[in-house]
Amino acid sequence: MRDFLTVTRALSDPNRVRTLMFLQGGELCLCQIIKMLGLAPSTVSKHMAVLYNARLVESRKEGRWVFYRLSDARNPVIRGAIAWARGALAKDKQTLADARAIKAVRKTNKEKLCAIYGRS
Amino acid sequence: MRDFLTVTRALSDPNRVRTLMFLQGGELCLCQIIKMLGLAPSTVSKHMAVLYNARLVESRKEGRWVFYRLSDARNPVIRGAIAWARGALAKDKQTLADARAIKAVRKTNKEKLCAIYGRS
DNA sequence: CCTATAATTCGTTAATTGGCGAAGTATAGG
DNA sequence: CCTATACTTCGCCAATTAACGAATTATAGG
Repeated sequence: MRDFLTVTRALSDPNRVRTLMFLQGGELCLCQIIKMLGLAPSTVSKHMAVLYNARLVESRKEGRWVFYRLSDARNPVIRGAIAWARGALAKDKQTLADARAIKAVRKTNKEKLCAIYGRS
Repeated sequence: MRDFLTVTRALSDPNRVRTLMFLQGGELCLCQIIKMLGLAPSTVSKHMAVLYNARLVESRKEGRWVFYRLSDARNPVIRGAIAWARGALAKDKQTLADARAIKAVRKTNKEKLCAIYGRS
């Protein structure tokens, strides 16, 4: 029950759900997620900690960057949650818009994107 | 996204999740749910309104009683949510304990159970 | 060692939420 | 109509949470 609620609560915020959805395209470093959500770095960092704690995402550190990716845990609760969310939001307007926007973010040189938490 | 979040938020409270689980055994009137959860009637009523609003449960009125049952909506988002929760909590301790307790509640005469929101 | 950059942690604030009891609504049965 | 019962709505309070900026940690590169 505890673990289940940790997951449902993690899925109860639009910014976290958006992030899960656009992470389907592959891993992203925090500053790219910051760019996508348009929130303060500290806020996004906390959101990612919530998703990480629920085991919905995994992370790896590379130099100064921390990359987040969708969890590939074998745990069926987690897999089920991601599959359910994915199905429920496949045609969601925000999800589709983010899927478009993420392409530009991925193309942008990370140094330029991230410098001073680069806002365009 | 809005509908999705309404569902995840409904699933973010242990008492609501417990209720969804023991409603798998069939419909219950509010006073039976009150008995199971051990909360104030007004609190339980509000919880049921949240589940209803998320379309996770449906209700029917019969005389003074309101019966709630799991939604059988064709909506795949709702069906998916219930199926996922069910799978995730099939072996949950609380869920199993409730499955046992609900039998006694179902057997008890409703008039006696509900009178003055009967606490045993 | 020093600076710049990426991310996290901490402290504060405003908004939301779960809980309760009191009051209100609806229905069954004198 | 009047009372009792089942449920809902309302107003309040305590706890949680999302947001921010400031301060801190960690790493890359002079």
